[in-house]
Amino acid sequence: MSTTGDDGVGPDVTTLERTLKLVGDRWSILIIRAALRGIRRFDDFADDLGIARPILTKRLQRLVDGGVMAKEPYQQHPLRHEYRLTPAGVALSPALVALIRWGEHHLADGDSEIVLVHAPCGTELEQGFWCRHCATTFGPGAIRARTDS
Amino acid sequence: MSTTGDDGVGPDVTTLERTLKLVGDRWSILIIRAALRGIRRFDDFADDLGIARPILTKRLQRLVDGGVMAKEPYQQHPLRHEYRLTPAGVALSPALVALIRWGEHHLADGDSEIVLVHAPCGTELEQGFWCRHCATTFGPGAIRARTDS
DNA sequence: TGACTGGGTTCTGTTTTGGTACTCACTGCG
DNA sequence: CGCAGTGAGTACCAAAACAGAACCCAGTCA
Repeated sequence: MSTTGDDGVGPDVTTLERTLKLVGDRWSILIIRAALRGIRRFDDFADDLGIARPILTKRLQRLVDGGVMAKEPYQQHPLRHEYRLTPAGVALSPALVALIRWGEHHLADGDSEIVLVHAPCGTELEQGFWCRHCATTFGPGAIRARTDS
Repeated sequence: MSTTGDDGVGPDVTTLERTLKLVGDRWSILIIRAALRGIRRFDDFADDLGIARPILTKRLQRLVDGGVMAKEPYQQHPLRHEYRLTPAGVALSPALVALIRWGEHHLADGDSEIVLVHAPCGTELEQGFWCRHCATTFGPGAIRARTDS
């Protein structure tokens, strides 16, 4: 058996595992959610999330390295940076939304259930999978994986 | 406490945080994916994932406590259990699929890109959010959160 | 000049991981 | 009957990740 302990070019490490390595922890996803809400600055993240600074530093670096966020200067004189989501980062929102929705449906404390709705009409959104060709939504049972080598 | 083994330490932890506490780690999601592929038995999980037994034990227990999986005996004489996803566990698949898709699109190593398709027609699936009322898909920008207290 | 602010880094514990090795209950075999 | 084999864990231990307090540094403002 492989006993792979390496984190580099994993031989049979799945992409999913790399994805989880990048965003599969408590803070990263919270950071991404905060970023989707418009938060950009280091201290604002720290303040909003209640995360310890050193961990925030590491998480932001990991996300920058992973291409999820970008660090850009927003002023020169006292050089200051801001962190914003890249398009790849924004593309994580379906996963984020799916997790939020799942939690609200299955882990709700009954206290304050949050429902995500389509802003223009206020209807609760659905997230079944969509096939453009068949113009239909479908469940996980109708998914197949195709490998494009 | 007969219900979920929550450790009651959360001051006002968001539901998302609880969700991440439950499934937001490398192994839990891999276990759920394996379960979606039909794996049921302790040793099959261990073998399929290459996870150490004690960790598998802990993860499975956490998932059982969280209502994602259920542990049921499948034979009595040498008492043996199997772990299977509850409906709540199956409901995690959109999140799982979103993560897999994101990874394949943005973290692909070019080596073997996996594309998830609609089984009946083979078209790559989409996962934008769907509004039944407006009969349209839309992006994260059109999502609003409504609090039902 | 000295205080202040944004954006970190260093240096400590503590918690969580992951692993090896062991146990326990049961079965089938000779 | 005793013994190897299997499924499902525990006990314990090292290593990594996490969390926090304190500190640093560059630049600006008064």
